[in-house]
Order: sequence, then C-alpha cells, then structure tokens
Amino acid sequence: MPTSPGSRHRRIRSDHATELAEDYVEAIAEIISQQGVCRGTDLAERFAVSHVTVNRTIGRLERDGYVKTEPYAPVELTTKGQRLASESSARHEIVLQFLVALGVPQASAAIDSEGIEHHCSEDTLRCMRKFIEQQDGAQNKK
Amino acid sequence: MPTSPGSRHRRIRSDHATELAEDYVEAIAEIISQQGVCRGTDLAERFAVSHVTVNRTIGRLERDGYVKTEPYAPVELTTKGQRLASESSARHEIVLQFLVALGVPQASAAIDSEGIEHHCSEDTLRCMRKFIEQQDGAQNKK
DNA sequence: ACAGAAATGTAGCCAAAGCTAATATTTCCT
DNA sequence: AGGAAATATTAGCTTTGGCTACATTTCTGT
Repeated sequence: MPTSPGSRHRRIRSDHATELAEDYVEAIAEIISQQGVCRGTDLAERFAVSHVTVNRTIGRLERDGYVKTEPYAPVELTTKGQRLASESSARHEIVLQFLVALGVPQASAAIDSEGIEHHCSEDTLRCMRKFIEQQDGAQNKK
Repeated sequence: MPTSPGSRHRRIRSDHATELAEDYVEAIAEIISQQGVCRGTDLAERFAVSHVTVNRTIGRLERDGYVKTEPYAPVELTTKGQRLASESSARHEIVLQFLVALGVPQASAAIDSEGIEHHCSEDTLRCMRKFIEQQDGAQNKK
C-alpha cells in the first residue's frame, strides 16, 4: 500500500482547511476583475453568509498572508493570494469543462465542480485535461 | 441562472456536515463486514484520529440516528445508518472505478475518490457510470 | 451640508471536530 | 483471583466557521 492507513484522511482534513481560503481568494480575484474592487458585502452575498463571518474569514486570510486589508477599505490580494487564486481558478475551470465534456448538465456541473475541485490530485487533473482535449478533437472531426 | 447565487454554497456547506457521517458509517459497515464487530479503536486507527474524537463523533451519529451504542460495546448501525452506508459506499465505488477508467493511477484514484464522492450530484454519477460501461465495452472489443 | 442608508467593525454566543490527560471499565492471561 | 492491557469515558482546552445585536464609519441624495 503506497499510503499509510490514516495519512489520506489527514490530507482530506488539511484540504478542508484550505478550501475556504481557495474559494475566497478565487472569488475575490473574480470580483475585482469584474467590478474593480471587492468589498466584504460582495463576498457575503456570494457565499450567502453574514458579513461578520466574511470579516473573520478575511482576518484569517490576512493572518495567513493571502490578502491585505485596511479598515473600511476594499480587500486586496497579496502576491501569494493572487497566485493561489489563479491556481485555484485554473483547477476549477478544468473540472468544470471536464464535467461538461463528460455530459453533465451545466447546472449540475457548475455546482459539483466547486465541491470537486478541492479534491483533485495532479494525476486526476492531468487525466481530465487529456479527456477534454480528446473530446475537442472528436468534435472537430465531425 | 438556474440557482441563486448563495444556494450552491449553502449546499456545499451542508454537504460538509454530512461528509463525516458518511465516512463513518461507511467505515463502520466495512469493518463490521470484515471483522464481525466495529470498535472505537478501529475507527480511530482508520481515520488517524484520537479515540476520544471517535467517541464524540459516534455520539453525534447516535444523536442523529445512524448508530446504536452501549457503553463498552461495539458500535452497530441502525437501519438508517445501514442505508446511508450502502448508498455512500456505492457512490464511492463508482467514483473510484470512474477515476481508474479515466486513467488515474490507483493510488491517486483511491485518495481523490474519498474527497470527490461527497460532491457528486446524481447527474454526475450517471455520467460516470455511463463512462465506466463504455470503457468496459471498449476493453472487451480488443 | 447633513440625514439616512449602506457598509464595516466589535462583542459575545454556538456547534463541530480536533487534541491531551486523567479516570474508569472490561477483558485477557498467568 | 489478580494484575496488565485494551478499551471507553470524562474533563477541559483549541480553532474554525456559523450567528445576532449593536456601534461606528462611509457614502449618497437632496
């Protein structure tokens, strides 16, 4: 067995710890690119949580070096945050396209991809990319 | 847009709430089928977590009607727990087989499937099943 | 310019899921 | 039967991620 019995679960737990961070920085980057700035309210609406929860989550993100904030000012991403955001959104995009290519209806694919993206190893992402390309190729032949 | 902005995130959060329950009942069912009975220690080892944590999680599972416990006795599944366990393990199996069929190496597939299984809609599972069948068909033709 | 609306911040609460340490019970072996 | 080992429980701590209620700041429209 390549992995010890408990190690995989430890990984899943630590995945969970970074999931929110990934979702947040991804959302922040997206909102900034759409609206110029990202405020707490935008995030509260996006994640359907109270602004208080957003506030404290942002606090943790700042503590961990992903964002910079000033009181009563919009949220900004650090370099580290931007890196995580683009990695995260690239992964998200792959998973979404993959599900669609697999035949999953858009609506379900959109929802599922957000849950799945955090649990895909590089191996899995590579296979997804390959599958997408093959599907594209098949499309063009018709 | 088919879903409201926040609804999907609410779903993802409630998924999280049941993930542990699913993992536990699945593990309990498996351990019982392998060893006859399932004790707290088995679960602690399985999930790489202290036995105290197991104890309290089991308490929540009992509160929610998934398991029955007596002090110093092995854990047993209720009918509800058995149902969840078999649904959960069926889903797990589909995801695992799917990843393997997609070309993901066993080790990665095993790990990823445990994270992914909790985030697959019926739509996605259906497409995965179809893909597995097609692959099997292709194999047989050779 | 200023009043009210909107946004942000603070205090303090809750439950889940993790831990260690100490204690209790059961089981198993000699 | 007695003691060691295994198992279970309890107490008490931490972090995360939710919440409401209230206070403060900023923005906006007249």
